[in-house]
Amino acid sequence: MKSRDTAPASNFIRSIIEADIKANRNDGKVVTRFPPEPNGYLHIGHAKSICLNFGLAAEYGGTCHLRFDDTNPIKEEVEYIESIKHDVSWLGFDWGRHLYYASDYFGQLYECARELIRRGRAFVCDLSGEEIREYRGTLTEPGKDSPYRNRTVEENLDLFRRMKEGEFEEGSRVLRARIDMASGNLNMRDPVIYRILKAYHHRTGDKWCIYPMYDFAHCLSDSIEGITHSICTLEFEDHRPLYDWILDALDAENHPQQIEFARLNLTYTVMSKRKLMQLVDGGYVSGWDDPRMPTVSGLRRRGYTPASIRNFCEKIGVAKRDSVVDIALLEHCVRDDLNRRAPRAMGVLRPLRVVIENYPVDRTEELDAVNNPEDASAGTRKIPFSRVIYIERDDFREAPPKKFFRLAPGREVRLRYAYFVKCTGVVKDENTGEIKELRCTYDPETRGGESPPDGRKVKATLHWVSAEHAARVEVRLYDRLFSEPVPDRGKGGPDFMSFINPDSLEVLPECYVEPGLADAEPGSICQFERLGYFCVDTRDSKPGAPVFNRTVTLRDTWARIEKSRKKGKK
RNA sequence: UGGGGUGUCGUCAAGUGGUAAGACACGGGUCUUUGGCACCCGCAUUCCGAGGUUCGAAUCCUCGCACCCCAGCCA
Repeated sequence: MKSRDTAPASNFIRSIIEADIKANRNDGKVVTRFPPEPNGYLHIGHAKSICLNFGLAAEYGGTCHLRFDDTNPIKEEVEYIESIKHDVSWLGFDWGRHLYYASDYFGQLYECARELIRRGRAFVCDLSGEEIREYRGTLTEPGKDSPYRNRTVEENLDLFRRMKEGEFEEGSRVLRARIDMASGNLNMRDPVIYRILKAYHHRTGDKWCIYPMYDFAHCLSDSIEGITHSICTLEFEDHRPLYDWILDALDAENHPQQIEFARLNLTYTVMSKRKLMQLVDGGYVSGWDDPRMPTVSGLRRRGYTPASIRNFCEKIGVAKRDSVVDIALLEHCVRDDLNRRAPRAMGVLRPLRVVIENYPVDRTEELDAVNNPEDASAGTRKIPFSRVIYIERDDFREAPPKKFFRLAPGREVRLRYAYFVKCTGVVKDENTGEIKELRCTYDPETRGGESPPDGRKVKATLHWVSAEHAARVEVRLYDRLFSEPVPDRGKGGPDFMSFINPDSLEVLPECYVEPGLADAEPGSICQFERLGYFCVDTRDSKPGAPVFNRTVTLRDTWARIEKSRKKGKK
């Protein structure tokens, strides 16, 4: 079933674009780009940017480019390029023929740098890294001019050429823009625009030993590609004057408009590459695609759908204020989507054996079950019923508290699609007192779960599985990674790692599911009725032995009642 | 008096001088062979604060306050 995406909401970027179109700027065209650096995996914060850039382009009949910002060969690898492409297209976006690499422009960028030198707007500086930092001044004090600032154009051109030829050591010289060492904006204090890096580049090999810095490469790449709106995150706001300065200094034909928005933060998780890396390296998660990770690959493995993520990105909006979105919204979005598309099934996570005493020993019935009440076209299936079944341990209480509607001694409930059953006995372990088994009787007049002719009503419907026919599987229950809503809040406070939730993963090796699920395909999804949405793990499932990941629980009114009761007692 | 940003419900977020949208969360209810879904009701007399302009201010002005970003030859 197709799920509709949320209708676009008003935001400041759309307003800007609409005003531009109205004024016929850029001939009314809209060209955006998503410019990841291939040095790591994408997370849901990137998804926000992807949805924004590709979404805007689609909405206004424009195009969105996928451009790898690969100007630092030391940190970048091809492996990431493939994973990023996979994630972007998995999210549902198509860059068509517009796949680019900043490294494709190295030649043009080099010429731009030479032109800047010719115009007296750039110079080769021999200061060491440390000296450059000293000359830069501080936040409150102006910097001072480099002694190399007034070299002649000829000398600069020659030196820059020789930098390119590999005549100088790494770190011995850089090319700097000649702007203003007294600027309040540190980015304008003669920023480095080219550095010597004798490193092998994953695309250009050993062709270059000088590489452009982000500020130089990015604006020019945008300009070369005819980008109209260059959308980035807030921390680049201070770079906008430099972005504009470079394009102006070169009289660039196309001068894109940089627009900044606030990056995404989510409760109960962390989003920075560095922090996620700490979780991976420390072995707190199984990898970048661990289902608890906020990475696109983690969400995918967890069972999140592209539509649910797109929807989420639309719902959170786009603005400039720092914010932390409640992860409950993400969970809402995935439930909303999965409710429409996930086939229902029954699975018992913590099995409790139930013997139906008045049901014939060797009888088995095939009962009809609805595959998806939200989608009639999904049809029905047959499920086996027999004398011994499993139900959820949570669905029985020997001494039921108020508002507990489920099974209890002497009480009658419905087994979904099967029969009404009444609890007639509890079998316990003599020593431990642990409940080993329940004895029940069933009412043959309630076949299919229908109400009996006498009009008896029942307050609960339980899921169950026939012991003889069920498939035994492993189920993994995931919870939030951190116990604090904002684990990395504030400096000086406790380190975010101290808030790791020790119970974020619970493995249940002995669960029982409908026989039809024994061969469930990795990646397939389902709803275990009354429990939640699950997907078959793509990494650890084996043929005939699926491993189920819980994507998200169903909303659970009873659990909330119990929780608030516990709180009340405290 | 370094520069640049941002402050609207618990959390996101519209609003652009005409009298505070929506979503999530939360609380209550209807329905129910999922305590799911769906549906209904409630949830900011007030927009960081204080002044001012105006018939009228979240929107304009003034002065404060708080928070975020910037001193990589990272992006």
